[in-house]
Amino acid sequence: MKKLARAFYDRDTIEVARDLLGKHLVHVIDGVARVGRIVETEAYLGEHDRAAHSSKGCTPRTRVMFGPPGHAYVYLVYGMHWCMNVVTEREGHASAVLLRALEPVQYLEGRTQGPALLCKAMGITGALSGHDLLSQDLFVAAPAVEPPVAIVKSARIGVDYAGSWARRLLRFQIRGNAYVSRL
DNA sequence: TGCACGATGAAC
DNA sequence: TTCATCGTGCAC
Repeated sequence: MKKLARAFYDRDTIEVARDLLGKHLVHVIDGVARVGRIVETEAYLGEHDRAAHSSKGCTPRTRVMFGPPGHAYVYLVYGMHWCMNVVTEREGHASAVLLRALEPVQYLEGRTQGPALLCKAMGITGALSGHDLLSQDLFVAAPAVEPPVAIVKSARIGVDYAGSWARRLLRFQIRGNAYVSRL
């Protein structure tokens, strides 16, 4: 298992979203490493992407999206669920990749097929927003054996308000994987 | 200071 | 299809 370097995140957001498929998300709590294989992601392309939180400008909540790549952006939706993103591209670009589903690998309890469910199973909350993904307790790693994956593209979920941006194919999932989210 | 609205999930 | 539930952002 090899932790991904800053350079992995400092690239085109769509490339990062595709390349994250098959990688392992790791969160160490009290010495126990919870691990899930990323099987579904969504790309949010920056301030001009009307579906992205950063399109509303730099605010206390979204500030981490405007910061350097390789950090976690975690936010609360619907007043009760946490969702985790990985910040991509150069500082100031305000883009990120939403992690939408995991295939359980190690020490995960409950379902992981959905952005809020995976945060619950991984023990990820807003306290981790802004956390460096090159840290020892929260990071993404390439598994020892990483078989090639076929990728399915589709429209992003829950962003109908974003006009033409809602129709772009910025959701990526591993074809045939049993742990992708709804649809 | 108030208020409309979610990058969801579960129940009905 | 409906609803739980509250931080965020923007209008007063």
